[in-house]
This record gives sequence, C-alpha cells and structure tokens, in this order.
Amino acid sequence: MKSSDSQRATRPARAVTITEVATQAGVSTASVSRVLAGSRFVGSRMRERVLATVAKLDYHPNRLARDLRVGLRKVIGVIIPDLQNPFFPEVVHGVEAALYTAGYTLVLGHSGGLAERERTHLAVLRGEGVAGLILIPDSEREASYETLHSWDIPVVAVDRTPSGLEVDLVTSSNRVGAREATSHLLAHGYKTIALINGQKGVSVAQERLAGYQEALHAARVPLQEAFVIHSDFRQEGGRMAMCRLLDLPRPPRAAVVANNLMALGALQAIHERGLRIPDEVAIVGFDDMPWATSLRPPLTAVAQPAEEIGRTAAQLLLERLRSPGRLPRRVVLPTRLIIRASCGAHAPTGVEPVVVSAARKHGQTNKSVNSEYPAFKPPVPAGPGL
Amino acid sequence: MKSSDSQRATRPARAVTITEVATQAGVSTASVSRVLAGSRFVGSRMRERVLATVAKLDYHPNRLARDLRVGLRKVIGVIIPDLQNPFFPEVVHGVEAALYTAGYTLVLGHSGGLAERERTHLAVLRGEGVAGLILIPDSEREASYETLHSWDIPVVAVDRTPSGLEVDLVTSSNRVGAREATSHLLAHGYKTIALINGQKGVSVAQERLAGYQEALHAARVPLQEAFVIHSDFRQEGGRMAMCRLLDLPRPPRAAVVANNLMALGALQAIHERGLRIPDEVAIVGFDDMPWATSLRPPLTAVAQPAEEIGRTAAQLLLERLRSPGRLPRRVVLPTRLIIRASCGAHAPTGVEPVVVSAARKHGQTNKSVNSEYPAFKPPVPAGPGL
DNA sequence: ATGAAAGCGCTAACAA
DNA sequence: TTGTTAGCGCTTTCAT
Repeated sequence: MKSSDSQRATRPARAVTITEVATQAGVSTASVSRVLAGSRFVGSRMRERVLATVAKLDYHPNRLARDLRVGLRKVIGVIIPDLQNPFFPEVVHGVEAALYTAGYTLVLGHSGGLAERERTHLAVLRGEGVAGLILIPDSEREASYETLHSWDIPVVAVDRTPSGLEVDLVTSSNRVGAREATSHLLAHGYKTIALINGQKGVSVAQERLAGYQEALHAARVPLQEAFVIHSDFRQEGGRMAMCRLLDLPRPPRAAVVANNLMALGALQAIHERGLRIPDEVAIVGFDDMPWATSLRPPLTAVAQPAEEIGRTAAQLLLERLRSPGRLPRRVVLPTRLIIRASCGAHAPTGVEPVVVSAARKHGQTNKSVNSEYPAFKPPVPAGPGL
Repeated sequence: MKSSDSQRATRPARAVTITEVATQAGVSTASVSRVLAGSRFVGSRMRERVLATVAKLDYHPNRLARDLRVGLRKVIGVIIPDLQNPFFPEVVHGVEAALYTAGYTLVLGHSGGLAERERTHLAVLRGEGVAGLILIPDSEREASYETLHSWDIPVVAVDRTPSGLEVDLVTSSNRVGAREATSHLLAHGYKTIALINGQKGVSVAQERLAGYQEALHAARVPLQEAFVIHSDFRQEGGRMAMCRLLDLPRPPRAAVVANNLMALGALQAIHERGLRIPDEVAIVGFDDMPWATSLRPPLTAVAQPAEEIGRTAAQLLLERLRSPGRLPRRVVLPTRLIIRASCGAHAPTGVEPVVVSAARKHGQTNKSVNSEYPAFKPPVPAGPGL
C-alpha cells in the first residue's frame, strides 16, 4: 500500500509513526500517546480525533521504541531441549496460555540438548531484554549457568534442576510417581521389575530411580543392577534398553519406563520378539500421552500434568516479576498413576482407567493411597524371570 | 551484582550500556560500536581496550536500541494453531533450525484455532516489528487476513492455504498422499473404504478428500456419501467418526484417516468394539508419528515431512527477506506412504516398513510408483462391507 | 583511525 | 487538558 510497489526496497516499508498520526490529527505526539495509553486526562474531542486518525492511517505503535523508552519488556524467553518429545510442547502450551493472559509475548529457543545452542539463546534473549526466563535445562550437562548469575532477571526452571542455580523450580513428583508405578507392579506379584531410565546425570532420572528403589526396598525386593538401565529418553534408546533386558539370562517380567518416547521404544522391542504384554512382560510408562489408550493393550502410565507445569512456571515467573526479593520456591506438581492394561491389572470398567494417587502441590510428598487400589488378583506370572 | 540486593527494585537492574563501556575504556561510544560490529577501521590497541572493558563489565548490547536505530529486526513470528498435535511442534522444530542458522529469533504465538487470538498475536508481532511471519492458519475460518495486506512484511503460510492472501506457501502433497493411501487399500481388495477427514473448510481436508475421490474414481468404485466424515482433526473427533462408521448398517472394511490424532481416536473406537485390525477394519493414517511402529498392528500411514516443511518455510521467508519483489511461490513437499500392517499388507521384512512413492518438490505431482509394490495378496476380506 | 552529534519512535516530566 | 522537550541505547554520518 504505502510501499513503492514498483521498486521494492530491501527493507520493509517504514511503518506509520506516532509523529505522523500527531501531524495528521493536528495534535502533539504526547497527546496521541496519552490517548492510546488510555489516560484519563484527555478531552473527548481530542480522543476522537486521534482515534480516527489512528484508524485512518492504520497506525501500530512500535513496541521496541516504547519498551526502550520505558525500560520494560513484556516478553518472556522460553528455552526447551526437545521439540520432538511431545511432553515439552505441552509444557510450552501451558506457558503460552498463562503468558497470553498476562499480555506477555513468548520468545522460543530450542537447545536440542546442545550446551552451545543454549548459551547462544541465552545471549540473544538477554539482548532482546526479555523480562524473564523459563528454562528447561539441557539434558547433558546441567551446570554452567553462571551466565545467569550476572544477569539479573527472574528465571524459573522446569522439569529439571539446573545445578548451581538458585531459582524457582517446577517439577512433578517424579520420585513418588516412579515409586507408585513400581509398587503397583509389585502389588500385582511381579518380583523382577526393570527400570529403563534416562541419563544418569539428569535430575528427573535420579528422582525416578530413587522412587523405584524406594518401592523395591519397601517390598523387600533386592535391587538387581542389571535391571536398571540408563538410556537417553528417546525412542531408540528405549528400544535398545528393552532389548538388553530381554537378552538377559533371566529377563525381568515387568518394567517401568521413565518417559513416553522410551516406552514406545520398549514396546517396539517387545513386539519384535513376539512377546505378549502384559502376560510375558508388563509395562508401566511415564507421561500419559494421547496414544496410550490406542495401544493394545492400553498403556498404564504415570501421568505428568505437562500443561499445568508450564502454566505454573509462567505464573511463578509473573509473580516474581511483580515482587522480586522472594525466596526461590519449588513447586512439585502431582503425578497420577493411570492404570490400564499393560501393567497386568484389569481396569474395572472397560474404558475408563483407574487413577491412583497424587502428590500435593508445593513441595509436599504425597501419601500413598494404596487403599484406593481395587483388589486385583496377581497374574501369577510363570516364566523365566521368576 | 550491580543491583541493590538489599532493596530490590521492581524493575530489573539497568544493564550495562555502551556509554559505560566507552567511558571505562576512555573512548567514544562510536568506537565501541565499531569494534563490536567488527569494522575494519579500528586500531588494534583500541580493539583490545574495548574488548577488555566489554569483558570486564560483562556488557551485552541492547538489541532493542540497535534494531530501533537500524530499522531492522532479526526476528520472525510464528503462529501455530495447535500445540497438542505433534505435527506442529515438528514444523516449528524445522523452522527453528533454519532460523537459528540464519541468526534469527523466533517469537511464538499459539492461536488454538481461535480467530481472536490469532488477531491479537498478529498485532503484537507487528508491534514487535518482526521481519517476517510464518503462519499456520487457524482451522476455523481461514479468511480475514486483511490485516496482513496493510502490513508490508513477507509472510509464508504453512500447511493450510489462507484464503484471500497472496503469499508463499508450503504444504505437502496432500492430494497425492490421500490418493495413494486409498489406492493402496483398493489394490488390496478393499472396496468399502471410508475417509475420516478434518473440517470441511480447511484446505488440507479438501485436498485429502480430492485424493480419496480420485483413487476411488480411478478404480471405478462409487463414492458413498456416508463413508466420508468431516470431523475436527482431534482424537475424540476421530473416535466418534469411527463409531459412526461402525454403526452403519453396512460399515466400511477400511478407512483412511486424515491426521494422526484422529487415527488414534479411530483405533480406540475399533478396539472398544473388539474389532481386529486389519482383518475386520483396515486403517491407513496420516502423519508418521513415533508411535506408529509401537501400535499393534503397526500403523500404515502417509508420512508428511513435518520438519522439512518447517525448514522450507523458514528458508522461503529468509529468501524473500533478501529479495522481495519475487512472485509468491508454493512448495509442495512429497508425502510417503509407509506401509506397515494396519492396512492389511504384510511388510516384506518384519521390521522395516515399505516406503512408497513421493511427490517431487516445487509443485510437481508425483508419479505413482505402483511398480515398487511387492505383489501382495489381497486379504480378500469377507464381511458385511463387501 | 577516532570522536561529536543526530536521531530511530516512543513516553514522561515539566510547562503552560 | 494539552504541548514541548529530553532521552531510552544504539548506529552512523560527518568532521577531524
């Protein structure tokens, strides 16, 4: 429209500025600014004139200029490690929802688990002057966030604990979740239960391992080293891990798999060998994903409130923006064991899964609610593993 | 560090500015700017001094100020309709990859299929002065992008055609994909094939319908109205659609399902009725998702190169940024029919799927490569539908 | 090779 | 109630 269509410039056509509006309306830029800011100190005639001109010229205020002047940006940076793992987009979804409501804009950085990319994004976000940062730390090395120290903006970490960083943190009750998953299998008579876990260094993995150990310990079942495999949170990793388990002279009769992609891989491995679930191998996964119900048998899983995690993280950030000074908080959102059929339990109703337990918010551990379990008859598995 | 830790301000601590660096180094701001810009006209002593001071002060240039001054922003806006559907995050992943390489930053907006949200994001992005826009149009009403007309920046649409908008477009060969899926089923002897599709108004849905029709027509199989269901691209929609089909007096023996979430829903419905796949109902889905191989039977699907779609979109945008003026292009990326077992075909090797055909880039239609098919014996389904 | 100074578009004192 | 003006942090002529 306003650009020379004949001889297109490389730069985008300069946009309408507040000055042009002011001139056209025959008022000062200050007045235009005031009208647009909704100041109470403007005459109604003035307001009309300005608004009309704004509409006529299709004026859009330049946020850059505004933010530069005011020294405040309503922009939040989000760094996530993996767009392939559906868990993270859901978290982002939650973040987005909260930010949108609060009028904040979201700048997304994808680290792909690469420390360097993460650093680059951090630098860019800093240059952009984002008001706050939601960080889902890279899975590899979770240290080296010294950069953040010299950078005085609120940060909230999600899902994984960045070492050496005192910030708000939102996670789900990984330990409890893993414990419940394991206990559930134990309650059904499984005695040889493997854990396919993520990288050793990652905090989620550590927590899930801890939960697994707790459950075994509580049931006085000795931990077998060979049954704990540290993989990489990805599908192929899960497949290989399960292969290794099945290659054991005395393979486990059940497995807890510590994330959704690895669970998929584990299932693959089991199918490839023609083994039946849960009769020959029982499975409890992590993350309740849309496909869980479409699998045969449907997948029992420890559900994490991904979206709520994101929303909570955003809210924490927004709060801290209002009142810095607060001490760092950690919010632990409850996981839920959703019992379907892959674990060898028969869900009472054909369709609806059984939901078991929940940790409570704000760092509390959840009490186990084993009493809520329907009294399943253990499958009494007979096979190599027993 | 530099903020008063005792009496935290609401605003973030003012960052180090170029002026401070200049003063500290005893040079002019212009020099600092030049050094940082990598100008050749700077003495080596100067450079050293500046660089040292920059490091000492931990100076990070303010991109806002820079961009305001220069009138150019290396920021691209991306608007996507649905973060729950794993297809879109993968597209974003591709976009991100390309943008990162080119040094661009990504601002993400989530419309959730809501026109108003989309408008809001558009306005914000405009205010942010993004250099370009990648738009995956809202599924509901794809019109009303008049806003974009008055806004003179390059836009590339992805996946769906925004009506009334002359912009670059990246899609996959939806028509061909749907045709191949349908033809494949026909080739295996299925004569009653349903299509579970997305909303009528959406361009992808239209294209997939067209492909479905083409295949039927080519095989001289009459189209049955009742077999074409327009759902909503979501899981529950797919489930209900499949339920409706199975409730038909003469239900179809096979179905093409036009996206991944709906396919999951359809499977659910089939399982709920205790029907066997593919013996009683054969299924070909859209989108080759990680879980396809973990389903039993593994899901035959029309794969879309989601990530490549995103990467291509970003590249198109970047190109146009360099040379506006160009005429709008549309790039059609090839789909691939990945044959597994849910369609009633037996993949030759136990594990590796058969990949059939591909449309070629840049708008060409792909030639069907039926010759590549191993000679499957049609399952000769005997049931109500035949 | 380096510095002085103008100005990007906007808001917020301060005046009037 | 409205206008004038300084200046946010940066780059970029234009001098020197």
